[in-house]
Amino acid sequence: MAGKVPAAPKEQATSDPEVRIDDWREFAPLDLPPILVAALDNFREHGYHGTSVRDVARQAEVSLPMIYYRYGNKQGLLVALLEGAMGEVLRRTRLADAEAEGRVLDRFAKVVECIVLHMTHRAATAALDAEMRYLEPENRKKYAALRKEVEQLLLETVDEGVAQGLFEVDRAPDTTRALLGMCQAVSGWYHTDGSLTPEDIADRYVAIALRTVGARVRPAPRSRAK
Amino acid sequence: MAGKVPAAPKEQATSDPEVRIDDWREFAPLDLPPILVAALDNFREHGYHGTSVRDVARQAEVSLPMIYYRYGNKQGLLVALLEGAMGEVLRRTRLADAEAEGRVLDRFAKVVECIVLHMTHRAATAALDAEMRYLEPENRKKYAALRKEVEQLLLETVDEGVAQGLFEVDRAPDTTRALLGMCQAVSGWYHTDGSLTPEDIADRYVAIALRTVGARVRPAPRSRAK
DNA sequence: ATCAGTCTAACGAACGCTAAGTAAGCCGGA
DNA sequence: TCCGGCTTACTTAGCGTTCGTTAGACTGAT
Repeated sequence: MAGKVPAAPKEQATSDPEVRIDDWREFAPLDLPPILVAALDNFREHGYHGTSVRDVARQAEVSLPMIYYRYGNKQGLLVALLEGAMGEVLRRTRLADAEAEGRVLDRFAKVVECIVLHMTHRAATAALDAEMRYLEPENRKKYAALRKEVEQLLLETVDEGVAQGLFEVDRAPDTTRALLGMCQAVSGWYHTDGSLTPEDIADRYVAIALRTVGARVRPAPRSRAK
Repeated sequence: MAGKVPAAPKEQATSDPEVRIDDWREFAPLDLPPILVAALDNFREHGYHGTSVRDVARQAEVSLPMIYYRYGNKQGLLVALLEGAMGEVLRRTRLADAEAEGRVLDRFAKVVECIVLHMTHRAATAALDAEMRYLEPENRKKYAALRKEVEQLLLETVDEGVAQGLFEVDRAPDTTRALLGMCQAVSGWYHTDGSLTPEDIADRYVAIALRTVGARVRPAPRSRAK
């Protein structure tokens, strides 16, 4: 039932094997092959099931079988987009976390900032997260695992903060989920031509998140000059 | 393009003209006609575009044209479910708000509690909110207006709280949106057989929300005995 | 005689996917 | 230097199925 890619040609599931990230705050324009750009546009506007492979082919200006040649089947398009995006945010989040060098308040603030930056700079792919439920079980499991890693990372910082008496939180797992929920929602309403930059929004959400965990002190001001 | 219901027979868009609500904390089992139950199940599991009218007919054990007779077209099913649900939560939220008789902290706490209770007791319909984007422009506008009313109500209480020096919030509209985002997310993970009751979850989220708006004092304990 | 409620049957269009073929490049051996 | 075979990239044409929707006939109560 699941389509199998006969030869798995040049371009893999993810847009590139892996895009190098030097600075987790720096977002180069998303560089996706035309087919995935078209798929992203269509999935975002009409959803997975509302999009036909023919629509994607037409917009990408390739023949219909070309898509099957490269991605195996329709599901392959979604997998490529979803895993690409979640992989990127996970790598970024780890960098952000590491940068804080163990200072808990900083860790928390940077991880939240990083996540919100992703939800804005990468709003298109981030919004696709809702289409996760259309992944076939196997693909979904892999995606959910990536996602869980991000959640786990945030939860750790909350737990640490509570343990050190810096945060005041009733139930860390619930609070963490609530935080992720509110961050995720950003990708739904953010659009580029608004007056707020991603950095503005990230700042505000860090402040909101700090309150949510009952942080008693603010973290050291960011060294971002820009 | 928009289907029109030729005669608009017995059962209207909403499950019933309006279900009477006495206590906003009391949730009778959702009483939907079989067709809408089937539509709800399918929309929830496969999404709007992933659901065929035939699937709905089969599960509801009615003939295919029966659905067109009662709801005009596929879109009519979504409209009925969405407007029914949002109408209910709006009416409940107003009751909750009124019950606080102007005490700001109480207003805020009760409105949040009410919204979270909706996200759990009515998780199935609440989760359908994401399918809003598949509404045709006209239907969408109507739905968005209802939704906005709920947001407005919450925003008012936040504004009031800030004005009275009870809350500490950077930007009330952003914070309100963040709060709604985190409440909405509940409908995604809540399921009935979990260990937490809707009331438990609502309590926790009220606590989280109070922190998020930097409330200095807790509201008077609820008079709910149960 | 009317009419709301319900059915069977089917319309045309679109769907996901694939078989089969082709043109162009690469490669090691003669 | 050329050749035969293999691989990669991409096409045309169409398979079988399902889609949303409707025409039109029937039925039982008023």
